[in-house]
Amino acid sequence: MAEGQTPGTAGGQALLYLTDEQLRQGIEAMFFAYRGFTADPDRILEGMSYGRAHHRALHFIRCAPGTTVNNLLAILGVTKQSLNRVLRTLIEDGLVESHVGLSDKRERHLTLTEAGAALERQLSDAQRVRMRDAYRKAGPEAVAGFKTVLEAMMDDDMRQAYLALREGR
Amino acid sequence: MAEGQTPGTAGGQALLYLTDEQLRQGIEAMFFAYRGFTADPDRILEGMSYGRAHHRALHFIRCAPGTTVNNLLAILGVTKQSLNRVLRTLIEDGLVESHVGLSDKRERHLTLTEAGAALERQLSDAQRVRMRDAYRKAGPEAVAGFKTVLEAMMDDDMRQAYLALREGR
DNA sequence: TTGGAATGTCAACAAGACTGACATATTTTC
DNA sequence: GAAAATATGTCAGTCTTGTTGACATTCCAA
Repeated sequence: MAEGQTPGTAGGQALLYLTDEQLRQGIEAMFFAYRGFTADPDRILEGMSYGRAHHRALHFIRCAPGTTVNNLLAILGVTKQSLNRVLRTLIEDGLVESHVGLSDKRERHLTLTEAGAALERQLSDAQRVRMRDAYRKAGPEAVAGFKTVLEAMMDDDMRQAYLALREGR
Repeated sequence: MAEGQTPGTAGGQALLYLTDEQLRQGIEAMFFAYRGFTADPDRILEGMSYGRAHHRALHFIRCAPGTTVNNLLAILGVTKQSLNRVLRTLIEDGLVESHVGLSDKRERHLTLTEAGAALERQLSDAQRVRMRDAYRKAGPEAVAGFKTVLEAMMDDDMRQAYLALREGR
């Protein structure tokens, strides 16, 4: 993995997109784009006593209503202590409801209340506006490529979680 | 911005990629992919007394050797106090050098030392391995689309910073 | 010479992640 | 039925990385 390497020149051409400089560009694009990606919901949340972690919890509870704490833990990739702090405030504030499981009473099933769904909608609307504008500017073929690369960039277990969510719709 | 809306049906078809569900999928893809994106350098850094903030500083100093603190501040989008803490440890540990400016002696120009360049290389190699694999799996057209969408997703000032970096190569 | 810009530093604080230890209820397994 | 494993919650402490506010220093420029 030497600096300035030009991989794949054996094929002749068309692998220019794999040069170190091109890859660096992609790395920087991810960095700057992720900032934009989170900026709008962050702006809404500042001033409320919530942060990005609350947004994520709301998002995935909305996606999979009735999901268990353990499942959410796996999707978010944080510790239960960390998630618990977030969930506790959301439940106290009446944005999320926690119900004891029917078949397995150890489990808690999480759902959004009206108020929780309203906040989630506000946040995801803001985020979608930016995504929609970006998608519209870029066009459908670029969007397809965008998703292909992102999916290839995920860890295996995260890709499984991602694909599982898609199936659930 | 109602839930379940199907935008752009006026055109007839081909705007399916702009539905709320498609946009949600993109949002989740960004979330999961960013985790993968940062996972490898994070693994290297844990155990050292450094974190993601140090990685970012090293990355952009390598990109633009001799850059000033203020310039770095603008690129990273943090406060000078936050950056200063990171830079101080990097300078103390001999990974970064800070030189008083020649024309303007208020400015500090930042460069990597040998050791700093070595760590930067180690981190960016790890990150590039994942990017390269993803790019290779996805193919050149997908990569082009990927970059187009990411660029469209940035805030205006971040896009300018991103494009300025590209020109500098 | 004075005002403003660039930088650095101190102190305090908050979000959000972590670990480790422990409690409780419930289910599963032997 | 007892023991082990599972799901969850909680307490306490730590770390990284961000924030604000205040203040000092150095230097350029009007």
